[in-house]
Amino acid sequence: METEDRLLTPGEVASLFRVDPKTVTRWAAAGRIGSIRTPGGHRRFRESEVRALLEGDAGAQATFDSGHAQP
Amino acid sequence: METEDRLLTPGEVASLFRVDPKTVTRWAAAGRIGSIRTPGGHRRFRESEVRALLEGDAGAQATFDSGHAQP
DNA sequence: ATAGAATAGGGTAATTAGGGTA
DNA sequence: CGTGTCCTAATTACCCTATTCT
Repeated sequence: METEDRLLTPGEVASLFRVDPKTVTRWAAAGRIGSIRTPGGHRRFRESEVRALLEGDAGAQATFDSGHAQP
Repeated sequence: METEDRLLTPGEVASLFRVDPKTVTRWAAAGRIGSIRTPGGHRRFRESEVRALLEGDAGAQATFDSGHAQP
């Protein structure tokens, strides 16, 4: 239970995903990622959510056994 | 131990390996290489992992002999 | 209040995903 | 079985200016 609701800027999220800040804005506009709007209209993103999205299957090092067994 | 290594685009990885970006996509789809998906569906690859793969036999890291198991 | 950096918004090229084929 | 090339659709990157944030 992390109560850490640290907010990240579009530029931060963009650097994490290796994309353009505009792309992050587009994700928020499309509802693909939760966003908080500042009274001025700028967006902020929850670090926990961003980290969850970054946890793709990059760490999954396929336990590739010699699965060539043919029944 | 969690290092924030940079992410590479399919085109970058393809240039490093001198293959087609489509081939890199196939590697990711087959689980031969870890991949992170953007909310839009595009893939990003960890530079550290790619560099480790680029080491080839030089490092003989023997993560696992992928595939050709001897009969 | 002023300055500098970052962000929002729209529009257009380049890259990528996916399937099917050689 | 793995890789390269064909196609279409979707996503992303870079161009601009005005507004907002520090």
